[in-house]
Amino acid sequence: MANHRYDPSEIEPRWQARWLEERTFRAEIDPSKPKFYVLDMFPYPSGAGLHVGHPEGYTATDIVARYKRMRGFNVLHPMGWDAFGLPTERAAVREGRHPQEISREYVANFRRQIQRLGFSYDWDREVDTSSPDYYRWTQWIFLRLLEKGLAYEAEVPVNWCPALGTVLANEEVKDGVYVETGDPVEKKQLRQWMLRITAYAERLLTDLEGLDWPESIKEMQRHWIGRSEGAEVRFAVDATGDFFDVFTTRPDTLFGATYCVLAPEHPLVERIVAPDHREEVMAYAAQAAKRSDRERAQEAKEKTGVFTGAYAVNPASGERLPIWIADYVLMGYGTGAIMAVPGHDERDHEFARAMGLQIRQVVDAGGIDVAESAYPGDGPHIHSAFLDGLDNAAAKRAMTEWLEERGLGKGVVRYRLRDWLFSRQRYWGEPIPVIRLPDGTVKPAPEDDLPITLPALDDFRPTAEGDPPLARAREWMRTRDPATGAPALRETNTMPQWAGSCWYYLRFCDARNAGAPWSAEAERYWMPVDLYVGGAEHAVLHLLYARFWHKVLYDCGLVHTVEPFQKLFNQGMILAYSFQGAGGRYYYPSDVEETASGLVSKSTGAPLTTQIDKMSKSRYNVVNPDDVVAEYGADALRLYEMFMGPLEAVKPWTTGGIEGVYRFLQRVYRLAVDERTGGPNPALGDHPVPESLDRLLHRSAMKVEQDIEGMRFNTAISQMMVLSNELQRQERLPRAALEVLLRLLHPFAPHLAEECWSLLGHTEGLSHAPWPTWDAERAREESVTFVVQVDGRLRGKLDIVPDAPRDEVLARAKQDENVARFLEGREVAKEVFVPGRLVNFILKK
RNA sequence: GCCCGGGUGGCGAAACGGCAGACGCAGGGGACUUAAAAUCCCCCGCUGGCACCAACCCCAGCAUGCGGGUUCGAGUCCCGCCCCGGGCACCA
Repeated sequence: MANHRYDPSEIEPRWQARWLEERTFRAEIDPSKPKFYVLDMFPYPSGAGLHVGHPEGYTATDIVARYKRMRGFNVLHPMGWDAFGLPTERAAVREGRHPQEISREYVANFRRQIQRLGFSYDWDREVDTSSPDYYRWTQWIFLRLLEKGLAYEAEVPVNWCPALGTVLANEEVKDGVYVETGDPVEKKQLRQWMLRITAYAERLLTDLEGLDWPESIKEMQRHWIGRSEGAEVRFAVDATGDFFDVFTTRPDTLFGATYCVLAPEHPLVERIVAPDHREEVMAYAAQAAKRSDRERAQEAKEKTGVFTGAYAVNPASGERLPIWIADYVLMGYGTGAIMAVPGHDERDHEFARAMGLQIRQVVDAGGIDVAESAYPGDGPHIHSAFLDGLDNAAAKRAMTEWLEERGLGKGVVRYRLRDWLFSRQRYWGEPIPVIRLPDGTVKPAPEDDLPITLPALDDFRPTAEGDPPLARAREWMRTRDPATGAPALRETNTMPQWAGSCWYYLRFCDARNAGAPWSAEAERYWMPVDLYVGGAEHAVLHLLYARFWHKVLYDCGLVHTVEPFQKLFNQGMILAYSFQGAGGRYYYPSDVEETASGLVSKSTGAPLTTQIDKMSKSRYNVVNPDDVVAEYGADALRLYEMFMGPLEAVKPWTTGGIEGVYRFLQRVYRLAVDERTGGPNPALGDHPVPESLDRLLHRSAMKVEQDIEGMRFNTAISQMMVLSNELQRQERLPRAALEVLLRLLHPFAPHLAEECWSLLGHTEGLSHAPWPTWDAERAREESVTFVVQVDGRLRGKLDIVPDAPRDEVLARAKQDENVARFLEGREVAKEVFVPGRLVNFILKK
């Protein structure tokens, strides 16, 4: 009988087609309206397609975008593809096809999946980082970096990944393996393009202050930048005339230094090593050089090192200190040499104990024996000549000053951040736009030549000589120096995947501009991004690189804000239950049944255990958005993803959960439509809105609005559920009341809301309909329940108007039978009254 | 080891320092139906008291990882632990 039931598979494609056709979400510069730029971290289209994690963030931004439009904002809400990258190239090699062809397929599939979810993107601004129209400008920005001296070539120790045949950035390597694939990474000296991100370290650090970002992400960036203040101190090598600088954050403990350590790779090692120690020292250095970072990290527990036989002179005390080499000192940080103060540094302490070196106390540790454990804390200095009695901070200042006066050292600031290794030996990336002359000079490619497009190749592997794949394109490589006409060669390295995403948010401002990356007008109007939503996995990589480029562009006068992303929000990952039998074998959730004795497999009857896991193919627990849309529709998927819990929380997907929101959507549909006839709900009419319902409407509008502003979508939805439950109870349903609900619901479930809205006779869509207004006064409950406590324990309740005066409430509270029982025969010492909330009688003991 | 998050019903979760568990899932009972599905209504933290028994009502006690503290009052604030998740990890 109910043959006109809510059918998302019919409703949703219809509205999506209409939005696309009418370009409902097209954004144009309009100085008369306030702008709002809400951005998703654009996806890297892969062969696996969308998973339910993608729409989580996209739904959140879509809700904000649609809400802001209804509030009269001119909203920029774009989507694009981060399409250059290793996985596509690897798929190309595997399948023997061109990466571009594969990329197009992946993009088409992603676009299709995303469009099925009804997001209000302005598709006229779609970008693809692998398209020449786009990467032309990525190359153009690289030339700006080159101009400013921020891009340079250097022979550097790099992270070389043999499995991939390319180098990787520091940020892409952890524990000696590539973070994406787990392939091991080796140290290798190679000539590479570098970006001088360290020149911006201080600004990248201090400008975090003004950003509305999660504190944890800011903290991770601060840590990655790793600013530390200290001093460089010059140590002479006894009797050889050589000297070396050490970096220390504790110049105040200079009198406590009992030995020095050089990194095994330190250039001085070879010169100062004593003849009778040479063999041992060189063997250790060779051994250290051979070991990968991975091994070094794994063996970090035990300290190793050897004595060089040489001595340094402590510039403060004149004391002779033995010089050791040890791999706990890294060539890549500071000066590659340290003064060791085992009394007040844990690592030095450990080393000193292992090697039987002297430990000296120079800071009063309040009874702690530094022979037992290092004391890195604060305290009055001792055995330290002119520093005696000073605390750490004062002693640091005094020592630094003392060193500077004598030319023995100086105060310096160091960063952990290293320059960004920017070249990759890959095909599927932006060619670095430079040319090489036969004499070895390197020049920028002429701007007129941009884009330097990728040559057609059919083999994307490195050459037999180990050159990058672009070296296979002999013809393509050959070019001329524009100044002299002399022959020159193109650079064969390409940019890393991060390049395109460093500025895509700017391109979105003016995506079809053929003469410039963006116009000043568009940038000035749309920037900065007001809300940026994505996963926390980009905390230091993308977000640090993009901030760096943005600051460079700012210095070039090309953007008007110092930071690109004003507010950042990280959505939590969506996990899923997985099911395992004895022996660890995974079972499909559809094969699982709950019985009295526990979970079992329907097909084999094997007992199963369950746990919450990351979604992965091998665990059989991946939820595909296409399947969900097919069964429940996009609106239900959107709503469920938001209803699961706080956006920032990690939360498990449950199949049962989506049923609930689906029922809610059906209920809303039935408020508008009579399922038996397909006509309007007969209860619906231009009825007056009863007082109590009016209050609920105001309360709901207030709650939903505040929750959207605060990104608390789960509680916004529960309020709409409360409202719809109440509307359903109305025998005479006022059309005005339903329309409030539909407008509140529109950002969350746009297809259903539009459908009902149009069934109510509206010809204008909801996308630009005004957001419901509310009045805090009318949102208040007409009566509230006062809680009556005696000695802090609940003894009764009282329904009175919220603003009831103290005396009246207290008097009525005392009349309550149960309250009276507890007050009987006792003396009240104190009466607590919280207006609109509670009274509490405190009895005399 | 260090730095962030987080521990609340059977489950996902709510809760300006003020009725712990809104909203939803699962479960139980009922209505409608020839029946089922769908829909609608009611119940749903634990323990105990009260009535012949049971249920309801009413009442009390215990409950927000553990132990202390502040407060008239603590899931919420403070101190010390335990467990889970994420990040960093010889950075001088």
